[in-house]
Amino acid sequence: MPVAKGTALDPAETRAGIVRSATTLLYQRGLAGIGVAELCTTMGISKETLYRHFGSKNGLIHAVLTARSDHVVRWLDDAVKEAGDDPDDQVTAVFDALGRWHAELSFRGCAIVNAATQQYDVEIRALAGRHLGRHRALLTRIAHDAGVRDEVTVGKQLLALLEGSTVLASLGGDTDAASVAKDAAHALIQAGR
Amino acid sequence: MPVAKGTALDPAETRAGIVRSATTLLYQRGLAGIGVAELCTTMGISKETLYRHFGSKNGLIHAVLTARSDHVVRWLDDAVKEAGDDPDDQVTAVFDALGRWHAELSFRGCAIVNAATQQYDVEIRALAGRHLGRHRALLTRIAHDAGVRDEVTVGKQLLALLEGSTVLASLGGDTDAASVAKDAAHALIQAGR
DNA sequence: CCTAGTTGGTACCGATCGGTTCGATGCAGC
DNA sequence: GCTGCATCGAACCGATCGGTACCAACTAGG
Repeated sequence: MPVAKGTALDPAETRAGIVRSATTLLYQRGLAGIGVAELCTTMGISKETLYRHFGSKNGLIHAVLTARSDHVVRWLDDAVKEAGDDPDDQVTAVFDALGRWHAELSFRGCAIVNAATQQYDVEIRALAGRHLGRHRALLTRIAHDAGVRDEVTVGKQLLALLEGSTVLASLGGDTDAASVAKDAAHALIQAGR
Repeated sequence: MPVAKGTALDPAETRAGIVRSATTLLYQRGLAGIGVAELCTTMGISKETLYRHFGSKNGLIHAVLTARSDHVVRWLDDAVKEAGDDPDDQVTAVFDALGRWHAELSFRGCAIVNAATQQYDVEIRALAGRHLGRHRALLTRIAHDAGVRDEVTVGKQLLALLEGSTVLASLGGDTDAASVAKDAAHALIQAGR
């Protein structure tokens, strides 16, 4: 969303708009696949504005990934909440939401995992680790509510299915990866009770 | 392994040596994380030699990834063969080998999946798809031998566990990701019979 | 010993990279 | 209307990028 010349005088809003636009561009093209110049012209802002708000390209990337992690976690949380109180329904909701995401034309895998893979950067890797930890916490909680004996292990297994099916959908061409993972998740919970 | 000045006159051997050295460097630093100049000086070859053998940096990358895919597939096949004829033992062997790989200091995730993530390139993505397909074929065959009803689905599930646990070990800090995935694999096979 | 082929080293090319600076433009509040 | 702040557009910087050209050194085969 380009910002007109002198119309937006709220810096916070400008910053939020940049994060929103840059998220898409960096996701589609990769962190190193688009330069700062093209990034700015496409977003309709000047380089000076970008560097005043984020200090560096890495600063922008960090802001984008942090916001992205919050967004994805909220998205999964909402899907779980809509599913009600039954843990089995919650598992179904998680992997059905995953499947809808995988089916999007613009799907290119998890933006945060991709970022950590693209750029060897301690901060980004730590952010990715926290991101995976947040997913694991949700899945572990669901496993606990489902009454499995070892919810920590089952939580890790569900997370492996979630991330693995995302890789398969992104690179392996498996259009039903999430559905297959969903069945596996239910089977693992059943076996773990 | 640097090649002495005029000692190796076998072009095929030179090429193979370059592929071997470049595999490590590109894996550790990322495809875009090391330039051609540094690549050549570190390997002890000249840029002219590199470009005569591979035509471009992308040509080198393609050669490296192709060889890497063959190497990894052979590595897993050997692990399975050593495990004998019992499919359950073969599953154990696959995920135990995976765990030993995850524990290596230089482990940074699957080089081929990483490459496809780092560089949006149709050829590399296709190569990654074929690579995942080869793994899936092995796991589907094991699932079939294990007597599951739907070996195609179980094969996909085992592959998701394999790739997912690799992501968790690389970015999530899960040192026992492969072990946890191994238990899940056995449970899924048992549930699928 | 001589020729043909392979190599390392180096200088060089244009393009692009991330990042800085400066002047012009326009909105908000006084 | 004036002032201060946020912004755009463009010029500019040094560094690095992938890729090319040329040459001296070397080995293998005749």
